[in-house]
Parts: sequence; structure tokens; C-alpha cells
Amino acid sequence: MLKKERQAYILHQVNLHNKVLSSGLSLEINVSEDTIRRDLQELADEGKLIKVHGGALSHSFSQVYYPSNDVYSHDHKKVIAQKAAALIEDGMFVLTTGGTTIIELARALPPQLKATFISGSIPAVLEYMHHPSIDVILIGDKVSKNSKITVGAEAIAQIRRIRADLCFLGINAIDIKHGITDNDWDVVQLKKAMIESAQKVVCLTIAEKINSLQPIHIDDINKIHTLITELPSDDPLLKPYRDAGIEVL
Amino acid sequence: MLKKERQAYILHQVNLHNKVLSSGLSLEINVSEDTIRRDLQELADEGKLIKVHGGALSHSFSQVYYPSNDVYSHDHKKVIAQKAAALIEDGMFVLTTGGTTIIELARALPPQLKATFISGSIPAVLEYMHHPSIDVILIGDKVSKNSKITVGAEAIAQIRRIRADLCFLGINAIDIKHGITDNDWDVVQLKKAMIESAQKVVCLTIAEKINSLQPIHIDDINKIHTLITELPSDDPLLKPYRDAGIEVL
DNA sequence: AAATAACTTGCGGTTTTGTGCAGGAATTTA
DNA sequence: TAAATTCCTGCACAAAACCGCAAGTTATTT
Repeated sequence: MLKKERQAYILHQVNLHNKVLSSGLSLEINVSEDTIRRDLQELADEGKLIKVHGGALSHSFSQVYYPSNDVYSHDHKKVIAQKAAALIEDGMFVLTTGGTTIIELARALPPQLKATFISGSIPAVLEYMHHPSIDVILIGDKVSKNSKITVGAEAIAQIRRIRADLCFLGINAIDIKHGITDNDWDVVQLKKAMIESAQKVVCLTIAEKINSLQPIHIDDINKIHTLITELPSDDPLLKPYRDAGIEVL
Repeated sequence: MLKKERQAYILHQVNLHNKVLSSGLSLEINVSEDTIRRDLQELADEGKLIKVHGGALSHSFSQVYYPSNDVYSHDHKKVIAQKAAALIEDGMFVLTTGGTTIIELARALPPQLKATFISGSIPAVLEYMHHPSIDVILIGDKVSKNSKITVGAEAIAQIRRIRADLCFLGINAIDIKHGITDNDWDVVQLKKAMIESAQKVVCLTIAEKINSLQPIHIDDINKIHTLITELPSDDPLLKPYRDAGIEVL
């Protein structure tokens, strides 16, 4: 069999089945795996497929939609994400909500981190998927089109079955007296469940949302262990929260 | 044998078999391989064939196996998607797998359709979310980074709790004797569960995958109610499936 | 008809290409 | 963390391609 012919066959298989294994092709075509690897490498160099450990994937298959990164208060959120990422240790189970701050957190994760992230937010999960070593658990249920997360009783039941080490809440409003509040009934239910299922609750928010209010109550501030904003931890705006016993970063 | 005559013979062989070897031609015609090579070079310069290491390939060969355009069989999949979309009626619950064909289906849904789509495929769910009026249920579990779907026992348990009207399977290989087969263990489990949870099972595939085989068995063809390809339903390739009692569209 | 020029072909020697194999590194899996 | 795959690199060897040349053929000119 000619080399070009073989490569054409490989490409055909990749496009047909979206995925091929070097070992499988080696058996089918009766050449060494080294030869297959070299073929895959050449085809990958030509952009005809994507070489991965163990074989290759078709190009059309692996293309995914990347969430845009023109977000509100982008720089502030990056600072917050950095602080939050430092809290995560190898082996932890981490519950997260959705929201742009959480997306930044996903991007700020150190590449060698080995943890398990659990979320019902589709944009967040897309980000987590790009990370090389973390595991991703997706909470399933009905998809809310505007918030792009799964909501409902099934989602809450799934969260209840989890005992997470950490919970990162991207929050919309926090106030020393009224606690954390939000404006979407379904999202509130989810956040409540997440708080209950985590040993440590970390709230992420830009300073603008400090001391603000939303219609629906999620939980009081005594349920919060850590609060992260882009401000230095000794900023006077945060003093009431420090005084309330919350770790402020 | 004259040079022109020889080249005509070579060209004839190339068009007949799509491939020739320099060594083989040398033996057949009884001239040195150098002469054959020179002939092939000239014919290649005239654009009559494609010279490769060891021999030559016909032009049609590379045309067939090197689809340089964007998505493989994109047009075919659009045709399939149109046929599949016609099966969905308002109020239906529809289970779907992932895969490029299913993505096309999502894009082909009529804008006023009011149905509920259930899937564990993240790319598919992203497409469904763009639709104005359908409800989307996301199957949750561990996310498989390769296939971009949720897999595992929890996902299967969620599927089992559903009684769907329709199930659209984007399949990787189908054969009259071995049924539908695939190459990913987790995906196979999911597809099995989906088949069990739906009243009507519809398989979508491009004709190239008809009569092909993958390592892992999903189910026999008697579990399939409808098969959709880009071919007209009376194509002879599909006759065995029609004879087996499958509705072919 | 002879001479010459242009073309074709085969051959020896060299260069390039393709393939498998051995080992050690890297990655995945249990 | 350990074991098992898979990958990569360099190497050896064989097959193919290339190059130049010389001998043979064919076509053209004198």
C-alpha cells in the first residue's frame, strides 16, 4: 500500500468516525504503529486532522464555541479570579455557579491543578473543559436560556447528593444586613443548595455590588466563609464583613 | 512498444484501478522502472495523474478521499437534518445524542416548533439554546472532554427516568448483521439507554457509514424504527434495511 | 545515402524517502 | 504511586527516485 493511499484511508476513517486509534489503524492496515503515528503527524501538520494521544480526531468534531471575553469589569474580575484560584488545592471538589467572574476563575486555574469542578453553567463548563487535568461534572436539568445554566428540582437534587470542599458563588448583591440576594428564582434555589452542600462557601463579587440589594433572599452572611473582591482586604468598605467574622481576601 | 502507446496504457490502468505501482508497470510492459518513472512524470506534468512515491494515483482518487472543504459531508448532513426535522411535532419529547449530524438537525428545526429536547451533548445543547421556542433538558454527569458529552451512571439513570417520543441517534457505524456499533464505551452505554427510553428510535447517518463496523456493539437493527441518510429512500444500498422492516427516509 | 541532430532508453552510482526497531521519555490508567 | 501505553528520537536498511552518461532509434538535413 502506498503511503499516500494509506494516508487517504486514514483521513477517510477520521472523517467518517470522528476518531481513530493508532493501534486500530496499525492492525487494519498492517503497518507498525510508528508509521501510523508519522502519518497522523503529517496529516496534522497539513491541518487535515487533530492528533491526540493514542490516535486522532476529526477537525470538525473538536471545534467548540468559545465564550467571548468582552466582559464587564474585566480587569477587576481577573484579580478576583487570581485570589480565588489560590484557594483550590489538588483533589478538591469544587461547586461553582455561572457568571462572568466564574469564567475568569476557570481561566485562571493553574494548568497542573487536579481537582473536580461541578457546575450547571454551560459557559463555565466549556471553560473547564479546556483545562488539561481537571474533571468536570455537569449538573443536569432544564436549561435556562437567559442564564445558560441548568435549573430545577433535578439539578437541586443532584447538588444535594454532593459534599463539596469548596463552593464559589458569583453573586449579584451582598449586604451586611440582608445577606446575599439575587433576582432569579431558579438561580436562588440552586445557590441555596450549593451553600448547603459545601464545607466552605466563597463569594466572588466586584466591589460595586457590595452593599447592594436584589429582590430574592439567598442566605444570610453568616453562611459565608470567605468574600473575595478586587479590593485589598483591609479596604474600609469591607470592614463590616471582616467584623462579622468573614474571611476577606 | 512506442512511448505514446505505453503512456496511454499507463493512463488506462490508472483510471481503471485508481492506482499503479512503478514496479508493477515495469514488469508488465517490460521496460525499466526509470522509463516508467519518466512516463509518470510527464503524465503528471500534463495533469493526467498524480505521481506519488512508488507509483501514481488517479485524480478521482484524491478527489474522493481528500475533501479539502470545511465540514466533511456537510451538505449530506443538511439533507439528513431536513428529513429528521420533519418527524418532530409540537409537544414531543426528543432525546438526542451529539455529533455533527445532530448539530445540523438543531439548526434545521423550524423556528416555531415547540418541543422539548433532551441531550447530554454540550455542543448540541448550545445549538438548541439558540432556538426561540424549544425547551432544553441537559443530562448531567461527568463531562467527557473528547466527545463533549456527559457520561456515566448518573447520566444513564437520568435517561432511564424519561419516556421520550423520539430518539435521534447520530451513529458511527451500522451493519445489517452487527447492528449499530461504536468505538467509545461510555457513549455506547448512553445510546443503549436512550434506545430503551424512547418510543421511536431514529438513526441518522451519512451513507458512507452504512455497512461499516466499529468495535463495540450498541444494539441490533431490530431496535431501530427509522433510518435516515442523504440518499433517496429507494436506493439499493438501503434495500436490506427496508427488507428488515426499518422505515427508510 | 550519409551525416547530423534530437529523442529515447537502460545502467551505474548517489541521494532521498519510507519503514521498522530499540531505547528512553512522557502520558495515561489503575 | 506504580504499571502500562503511547510517543519520540536516532538508527539501520531497503526501496525508490534522481542524475549523468552512453548506446541505440528516429527524424531531419545536406
